[in-house]
Amino acid sequence: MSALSGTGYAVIGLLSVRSWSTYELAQQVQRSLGWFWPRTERKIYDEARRLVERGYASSANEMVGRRRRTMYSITPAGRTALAEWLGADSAPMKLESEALVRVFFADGGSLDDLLATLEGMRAEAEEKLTVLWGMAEALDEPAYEFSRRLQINALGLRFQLDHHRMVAEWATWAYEQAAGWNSTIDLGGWDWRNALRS
Amino acid sequence: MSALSGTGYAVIGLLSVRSWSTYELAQQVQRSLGWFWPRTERKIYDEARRLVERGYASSANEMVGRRRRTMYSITPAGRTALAEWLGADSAPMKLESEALVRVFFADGGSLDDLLATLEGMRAEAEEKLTVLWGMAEALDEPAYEFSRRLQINALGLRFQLDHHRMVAEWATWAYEQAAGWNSTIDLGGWDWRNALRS
DNA sequence: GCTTAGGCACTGCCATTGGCAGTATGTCAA
DNA sequence: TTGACATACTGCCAATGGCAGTGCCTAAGC
Repeated sequence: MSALSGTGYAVIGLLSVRSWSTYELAQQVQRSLGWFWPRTERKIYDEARRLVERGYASSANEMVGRRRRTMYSITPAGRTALAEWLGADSAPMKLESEALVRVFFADGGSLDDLLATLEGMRAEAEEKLTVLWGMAEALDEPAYEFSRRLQINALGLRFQLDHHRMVAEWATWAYEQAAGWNSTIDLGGWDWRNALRS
Repeated sequence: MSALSGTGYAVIGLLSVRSWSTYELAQQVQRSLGWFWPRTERKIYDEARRLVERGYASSANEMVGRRRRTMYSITPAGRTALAEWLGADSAPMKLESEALVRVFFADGGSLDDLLATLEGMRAEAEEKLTVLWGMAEALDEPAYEFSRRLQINALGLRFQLDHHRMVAEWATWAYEQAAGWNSTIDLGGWDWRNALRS
């Protein structure tokens, strides 16, 4: 009887769009939700079964040759639960970056290591941006599966574009700053006060 | 003999600055590292003990009245391990936002709910910015405990400022867009293509 | 017609994490 | 001297991450 987890509602949300097999759900959680709600595929299988237990989804076995697969669909109770959840307060946003930990403790290592970490961050952000641009273009295709939801998706897509653009710009800036230092301890006369300005 | 977790290295990093009691470590993980490496206080107690097991830290029992506390210090092996880790590749950055999940599935709920979610995101980002500005000012105080590390900290602080500023700006923009819609399904003639530009 | 690479459709397992609750002592101010 | 709040942890359990393993299906290439 305990409340559903955020992941539970995320799965209901996907089911509100259409019915999916668990495998498809797991894929979709990686591909679309993964950008702002990263969860391992593994757990989606458990979560979907839980939704059925609580009456928010129904499952049906299909056969593909001799192989069974489970298709999940949302129930009216599921739709109500989703709508209610959409009106609730959200948990604070979380950011997790091993690279930023390395930047934070950079004075325990070499300047080259710091520069490599910063360059890695820039490259990662650029890669993500390339993928996002591809997604933005795909929205234009009329055959796009979620055309009904395409417009609202633009909000989230824009968030991701802004986010990764910001990371890429910060990393480029930080690299330039650090490149002028003598070491991670002796930063020359670097003007950190100016770095925090606007 | 298995490798240390990222959290393990984060704790070694803190110990590289000075010695701490476990309670202080746990606090510090919340206050400073928490911005980009959020972990519950609880686990820090276990993690510190693990560092001792592996020889990266040493512990000493002190007495405050009749109450015992454990102080942890870094060992030379710990310093070496930290320096090595600083040269390794970082795991990809992760972002987790329940609010963005609600935006993504907003068409299952009311427009008011979407607007409330967006306003919540803006307010949260503004609050974080206020705290960060306070931290930036504290850097100016000459008595600042980490004055040796203050300069390098400016890089990370700048990241956080940029990040939360971006969130606040996006949320404000998204609110304005959504405020003009008729519902979460009927967006009027909203130009989503333009929303993805620049 | 046969092989094989890659996608589909899961399940098991276990270490790590999150999060809450609980215990007990220390300190400072009213 | 009585709270209130800070210090200093420990226990417990559900949720999560991540990897490995099983087996079937399909399409391409020889």
